[in-house]
Amino acid sequence: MAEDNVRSQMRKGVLDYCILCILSRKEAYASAIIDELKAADMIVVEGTIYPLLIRQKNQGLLSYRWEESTQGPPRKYYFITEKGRSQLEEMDAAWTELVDSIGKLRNQ
Amino acid sequence: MAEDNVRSQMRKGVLDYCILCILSRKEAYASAIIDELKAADMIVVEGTIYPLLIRQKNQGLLSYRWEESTQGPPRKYYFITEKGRSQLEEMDAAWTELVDSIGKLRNQ
DNA sequence: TAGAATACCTTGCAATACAAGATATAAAAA
DNA sequence: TTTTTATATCTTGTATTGCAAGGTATTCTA
Repeated sequence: MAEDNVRSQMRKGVLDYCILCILSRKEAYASAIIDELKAADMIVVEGTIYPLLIRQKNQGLLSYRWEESTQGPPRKYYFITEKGRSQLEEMDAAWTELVDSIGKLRNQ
Repeated sequence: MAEDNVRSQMRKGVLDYCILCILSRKEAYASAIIDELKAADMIVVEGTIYPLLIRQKNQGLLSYRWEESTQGPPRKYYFITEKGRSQLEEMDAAWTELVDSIGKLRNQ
């Protein structure tokens, strides 16, 4: 297993959380979200992001609006809903607990 | 998505790490590993653990020995290999980086 | 002798992330 | 004008993972 796979395996399961974190501050379109994730050293590709955003939208966590762009095709700006904010709070708690669990396991 | 699913989704990807953490301290058989995970609030079931241990053994990260038990059937004690310890170091680094990335995303 | 407790393992399913490729718009270059 | 480049969106197929459910085997106890 290459080092890359180690990191990519660990990313599984927290991407939903990451998306909600980003959109909790301001609306964004997919490519911009990918750029933000990269800036935080979370490498994610398009084939991962698009289905994920659609899933979260279908769950009512996100909504979106189209906006024209002078740089190319129109952009789909996603923004978080009230339900999404509740979910984010739950995820904050879950993340804290996970970090705590790993801490217990790692340091005896 | 129920609160349980939020936590279970986040657990994905760190179970390999958890197993190596536990076995880095002392050898153990599957049921004992599950008990340790439960003690750290990481709920995992047999159907998850057995295939996972077999995978890690096939990757050369673990090895095992049989030991008779007076309480029932013989136990398969797994222990970490040198390769497993290297892997654990990589996972420590990956975990630290992941926590760091989430921190960046969450706190602006 | 039957049941309970302990331990191992497998099968089939659903969900996730990724690689690869398809489609569409607008600007720039030929 | 036509082609290329850049920017966007999205889909399809695949591998992996974790889980629910069920199956097998050993030892002790009632």
